[in-house]
This record gives sequence, C-alpha cells and structure tokens, in this order.
Amino acid sequence: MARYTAEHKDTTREKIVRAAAKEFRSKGWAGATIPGIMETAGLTVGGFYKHFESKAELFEEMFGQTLRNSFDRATALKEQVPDQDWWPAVAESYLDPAHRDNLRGGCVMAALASDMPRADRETRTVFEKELLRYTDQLADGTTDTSAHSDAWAFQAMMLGGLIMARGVESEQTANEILDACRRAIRDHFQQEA
Amino acid sequence: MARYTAEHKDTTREKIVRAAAKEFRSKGWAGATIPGIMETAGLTVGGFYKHFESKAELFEEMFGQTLRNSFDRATALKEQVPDQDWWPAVAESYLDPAHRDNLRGGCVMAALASDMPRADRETRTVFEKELLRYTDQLADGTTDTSAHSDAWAFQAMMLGGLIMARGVESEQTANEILDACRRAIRDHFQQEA
DNA sequence: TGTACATCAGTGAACGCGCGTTCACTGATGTAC
DNA sequence: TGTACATCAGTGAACGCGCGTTCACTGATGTAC
Repeated sequence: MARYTAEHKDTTREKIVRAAAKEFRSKGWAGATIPGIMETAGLTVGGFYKHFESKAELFEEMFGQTLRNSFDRATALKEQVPDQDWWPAVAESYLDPAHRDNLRGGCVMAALASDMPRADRETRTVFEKELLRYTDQLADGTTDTSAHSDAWAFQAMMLGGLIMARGVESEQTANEILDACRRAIRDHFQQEA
Repeated sequence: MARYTAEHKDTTREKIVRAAAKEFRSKGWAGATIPGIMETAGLTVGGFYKHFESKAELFEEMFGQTLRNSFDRATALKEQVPDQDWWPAVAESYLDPAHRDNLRGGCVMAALASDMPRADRETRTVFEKELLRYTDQLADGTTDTSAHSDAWAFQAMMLGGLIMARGVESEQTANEILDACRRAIRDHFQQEA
C-alpha cells in the first residue's frame, strides 16, 4: 500500500530523533530549529510533519529515548566492576573532561536540565519516569530508603558537577570541579551501593 | 546638561536589570524577550538601547549581579549559626520546597545553568569569577585544598538537587530529592566548614 | 528673576529576519488485474 | 509476466508571527544669559 515499508519510515524517524538529540543538546530547546534538525538528518524541512506533530513532540521523544540510553549505559557498567566500585566507576566516566567537552553527544539531562521546569507536562513526566527507574537501579532494586536517598544525592552531585564544569570559562577551574566531585563520591559513596 | 540626573538613569537601569532577572529566570534565555522585560520594568521597548547595547549585554549584567547577591546572602548566613552548621543551614534554605517553587525569584545559576555552555565568553567569565569567590568563602578563606574540594562538591550537590527537583513532574518525587540532598549534606559536610 | 534654548531618557511604529508550520507537488514503489 | 494505477515519504516554496533592533519624535528638565 505504501511507497516504502513501515520499516523504512521508522528508520527515517529514528534518524530525525538522533539528529534532534545532537541539535537540542548543543543548541538548547530554542536554539535548535526544525530546518537545522532536518538538515542534520539529511532531509528537508517539509517532511518533518509526516513524522511528528510538533517540535514539542519531537523533543519529548528525543529526551526520553536519549535519557534512557544514557542511564542504561551507566547501569551496564555494573557488570564490569566489583559492586562497591560501581558508583565511583559511573562517576569516573560521567565526570570526565571528555564528557564535559562533549555537549553535543553527552548526557541529555545535563545539557537541558534547567529547561525542564519550563517544559510541558508530558516531557516532565517522561523525565521523572526515567529518573525514578535509574534511581531504583542505582539503589540496586531494594526498597531500602537510605539507598534511594543516597542514589538521589549521588545523582545530584554528578549532575551539578558536570553542569558547573561546563559553565565556567577556564579549563583549570572546570577540572578542579570535576576532580572535587569524583573525590567526594569516592569518599562518601564507595561502600553504599 | 541632561534632562535627568545621572542617578535617575542608573535607577532606571537597575529597574531593567531586576525585571530581566525575573524574566530570564522564569522563561530562559530565549523565552525572555526585550519587549517583555521592558514591560515588566514598566517601560516601553524603544528605550532599551539607551541603557544596553544588546540582549546579551543585559544578560551578562543581570547574571553577574543576581549571582553575586545570592551568594552574598548565603555567606551572610554564616553569622547566624555555629560554624559547623553553616553549610547545612545554607542547604536547608537552598533545598527548600519554597525555593524550588520560586523559579522566577530564586537562584539564577539553577534557573539558567544548562545554558552557560552556550553563553558568550564574557558571561562565562563572570560566572566563573563569582563561583570562585563564593567557593573561597565556603572554604572560609583558607587555601586548604580539601576544603575547596569539599566546597565544590557541596555546591554541585545543591545545584544538581535543586535542578532535578524542579524538573520532575510530581511534588512527591521533588521532595524526595530535596530531602535526600539535605540529608547527604548533613551527613557528609557538617564538620567540614 | 524670567525666558529661550539644548539635552536626552523615554516613546511607539517600523524594519528585516528566521522561526514553526502548511501546502501543492513529485516520483519511486507496491498492488491489482 | 506486464502494465496502469494508487499510495505516501519526501520536497521546497510560502505563510504568519514575534523577535531583536532602529529611528524619528516628544517633552520635562537643566542651563545660559
């Protein structure tokens, strides 16, 4: 019935979402444009609305999908180190100068977090859902309240540290911030996971 | 020589900066507009360029000034509590639901942090300068490296905690995040200042 | 003191631009027969 | 198998809108004399 198979359309949709992830992270909600995203995806503007109803809908899908991928990658680290080193290992890679310098490809939460209070209900709900899921995993699936509490504090320090390091002008100060947060996580969260 | 005294012009300029602080924090860099800011200040668009060269210049001045005020208020708390309770006291007021709900009037860093990597060099330099000054004060003016390191980690947890709490949809999750960060600060940073 | 003039903070309409979105169209492919 | 037709993902020009910025103007005040 269709010119292309459903699979082809899904592939294009995914191409748009991946292009959007790059554009939104590097330029922000308002700085990223639909013409720009479509160009990055190797397409032209007009086709956009064959895939999404609006810029907001694309943002929501991009945000949820990219956030989930990034949390899943952190969770996967668990298999590669002794249990008590898991959180510090996550912090090592998250609070790394290479990640700091990779705004376009890095953590979508850090790139767009301060726009969340201004986002629509759907996007905020997706954000909360993914955060809760990741926090449960960090707390190792237990319902232990203090493990959950630690998991929140751990995430807060990682997020705040990366955002501050990305915001300051000098690389020296940025490194100082990353070092300080990695150290605090080693000191305070090593045995807790 | 002038129609009004220099003092009058300075007063108007300050009115614009204060209006800009509200508008930028609640709507973000792109969401806040010059017509909107001037209206909030009780003026009309056209006069804006008698005071600032561009939106970016206003942003820079607003950001530096508002950041400094907010850090100074945190520093002033030191006189009101025993030394070892200072950091937790700062955290109590920063990680408070009332502050979380006061985007328009609250911490300018939390409201705009993830736009910093995309800001111009001047703004990032101002951001760094104020952050360094505040960090020195948190570390109590010493050059003790570990006090500075703790001060960075402390700030990172506060910033990340507030931003996450503001981003999630449900108030319950938001409170959980704030509680967790306040608790972690009490547990890990109480004796260090 | 009184008056004519110069100043310039503030006004509000207008400008060009790029945005999100719409729309008439195209043309490669799947389907019907 | 071959062929005419229907489909619809993708194109690219166009739309209205609100933005940052400009500009000719106003009118209350300070200054000169």
